[in-house]
Amino acid sequence: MKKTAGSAFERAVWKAMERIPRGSVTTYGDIARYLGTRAVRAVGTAVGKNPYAPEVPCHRVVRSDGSVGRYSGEGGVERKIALLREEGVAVRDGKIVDFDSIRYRFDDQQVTRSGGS
DNA sequence: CCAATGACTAATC
DNA sequence: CGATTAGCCATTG
Repeated sequence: MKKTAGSAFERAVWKAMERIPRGSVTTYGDIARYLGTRAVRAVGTAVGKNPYAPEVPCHRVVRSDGSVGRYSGEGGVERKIALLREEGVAVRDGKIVDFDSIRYRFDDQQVTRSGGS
């Protein structure tokens, strides 16, 4: 397997998605920020080109407003919602329930947190 | 290199 | 809350 697909940017996006823990979701903007870029649009496009779906949790990427967004895989958005529900993510009317609570912000940066707050 | 496109986002009406 | 506008950046023809 593995076959250097897509461009470096796209590969970086797919790699970032693998970081998303099961039962959580993230946004395109967060991924862009994690990659150190503001190309939210480009990130969305790269995720849509994900050739490893659903092996790669591209379905855990949703919009900034909590809506599931789109899904190019089989079954479309409905399939995306089904996958999320199987992972314990509640979805209602096309939106993530408790979105802010389960939203993954790539915050797992070391424990070196200066004591928070 | 220029023009068009897109699994986006935020602001306005 | 829904529809529209404008800004955004990388990929592709």
